[in-house]
Amino acid sequence: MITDAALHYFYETATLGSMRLASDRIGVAVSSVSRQIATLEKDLGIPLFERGRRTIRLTEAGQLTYEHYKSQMASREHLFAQIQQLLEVKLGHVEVAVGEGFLCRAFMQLIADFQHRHPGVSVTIRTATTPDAARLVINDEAHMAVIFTMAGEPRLRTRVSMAQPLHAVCAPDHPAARSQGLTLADLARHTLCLPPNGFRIRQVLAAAEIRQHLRLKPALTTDSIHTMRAIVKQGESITVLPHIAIVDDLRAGELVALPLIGVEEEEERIALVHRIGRQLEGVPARMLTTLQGRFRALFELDSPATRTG
Amino acid sequence: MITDAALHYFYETATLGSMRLASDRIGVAVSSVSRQIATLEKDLGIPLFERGRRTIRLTEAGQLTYEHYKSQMASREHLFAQIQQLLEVKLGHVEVAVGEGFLCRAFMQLIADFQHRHPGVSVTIRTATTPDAARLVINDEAHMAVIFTMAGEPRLRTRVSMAQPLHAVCAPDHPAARSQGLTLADLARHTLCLPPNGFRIRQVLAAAEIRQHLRLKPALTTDSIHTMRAIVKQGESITVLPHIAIVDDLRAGELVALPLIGVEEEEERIALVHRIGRQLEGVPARMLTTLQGRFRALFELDSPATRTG
DNA sequence: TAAAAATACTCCATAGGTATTTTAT
DNA sequence: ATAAAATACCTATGGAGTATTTTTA
Repeated sequence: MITDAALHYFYETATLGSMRLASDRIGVAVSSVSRQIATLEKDLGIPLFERGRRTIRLTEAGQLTYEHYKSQMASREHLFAQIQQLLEVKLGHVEVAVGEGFLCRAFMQLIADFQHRHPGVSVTIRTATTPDAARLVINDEAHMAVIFTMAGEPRLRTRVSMAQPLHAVCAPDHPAARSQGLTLADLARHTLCLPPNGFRIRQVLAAAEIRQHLRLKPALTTDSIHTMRAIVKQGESITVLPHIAIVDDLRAGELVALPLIGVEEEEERIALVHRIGRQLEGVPARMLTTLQGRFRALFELDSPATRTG
Repeated sequence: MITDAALHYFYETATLGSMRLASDRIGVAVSSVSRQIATLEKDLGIPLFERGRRTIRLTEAGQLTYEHYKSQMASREHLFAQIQQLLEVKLGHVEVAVGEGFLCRAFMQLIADFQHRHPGVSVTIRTATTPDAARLVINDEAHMAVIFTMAGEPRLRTRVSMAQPLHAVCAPDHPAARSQGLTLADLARHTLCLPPNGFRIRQVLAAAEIRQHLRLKPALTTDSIHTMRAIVKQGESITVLPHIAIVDDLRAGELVALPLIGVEEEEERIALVHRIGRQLEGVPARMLTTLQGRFRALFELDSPATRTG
């Protein structure tokens, strides 16, 4: 067995030029140095020093071994440096899953700030439906997620949550824009643009549809929140989205949000979650803390929830 | 202290996915694996596995350490491969010092053959005066040398030697070319081209000069055997060289060699030497054996020592 | 002859084994 | 409840120290 200590003793001996000096430097008896080098040579099957002389001298194999040990040490130092950076949150990686249109401007600003405070840290943001994002977190493919709360999922721990109502959304000049709210029946009468069935938005609507024996038939289905907003801005269609997904459009007066009458009891909550039992450290821990601390500020209903524009 | 075994146990555990499997593979109890990994984590100051789960998973630090160990092992394998090549004389280096014009065609052919038989082996040939070449060998700056024998040097061991008389050398149309030999007095009367004082050739001549109360005054002094031969071929000058340095010229009829009368008792010997007490291995050992075996063939007086052409 | 390295012998630190407890699924 | 990992305790291997011999310059 070629041990680290043997290589170390050999290295010091080769560097200092004698076993005596090496033993002084290492703080070990010369006999140990001699024995370790002897076993090292036996294990390698080749002499490392030219014996039979006062002043030791490396053989070819000795030179190769010497270089090998130097590179080993360099590699080890590099590892230590990297670990030090991990400990100082200067290096690392975090994967955050974000569900259904929660990737608002404020959120992206937070990520940018985080990266600015921690240069060298890489961040991956994956957008997915709420169920997919939950799966990513449960499978440890993402450290955490910002998604709608999922009542029936015991493997997720919610760190912070807040109300995030769904609204019917239309253009300011849409006929429905002047109403005080829309029922499911109202929705069914308009041209609809909705996300696909996997989306939590559709799951919430589906529950209400079943209760009210109605069936919504979207004219356009897309998994792109951006597309939904763009379609609705053209004036023809109505969609259903959480407040945060359209907060910028509401401020700019480009869209109007109307309460969904009859789906109120399903009031949705947006939550920061991670897998239960997984203790995050380093960069992911820092990211979790940061998100938790700024969560309310990020997703606050900082403008009236109802008709705006 | 971060031991190799700890890294090994950690590596197998990470590769196989559990300490149990790793302990089976390594042939050691699980408790040892657990303990080694625990101490490794303590020494590094950072967890390598995410604990608190059935199936182990590497942390960031764990991934870095994993890569580190892989590269360590690759480097070690490389070292072993190199050492194996050394043992098989497929890799290595040898430095040979060659004195005063012994770098004949046959010698260079031998080196070329050697390198062809041992691809990957590097050979350095240094030409020097006999005293300088001896110094290189004594200081272990060259593994061996082909030089004139040096009686007063106990640190050199002669492996093989043979007579290598010095001749007066001139062009075939030189006035002295028809004589049966030249005395020192004859030499002194001609235009001479000789090596500098450091050369053994000059030392031999100097001894005779002192005995005979003569003083040779070379018209041209050069440390280049090649230059000496070229000058002499122009017809004006005479030089003094060992037989081997001009063997090709004698065969080609471009030069004539004449016995040196009155310096006979100084008959010179060419020798293959190495430092006493230095045991050569691998490539140098192989080179020594090769040179020793072919020495006589290399430097044989395969053409008449006297007048030729 | 002196200095360095190798060897012989003893001791102890620590790695490994067995048994048990803890923990996550 | 089960399987994996951590912990406790004991044993034994092997590395380090002291003393001595060998070897080179």
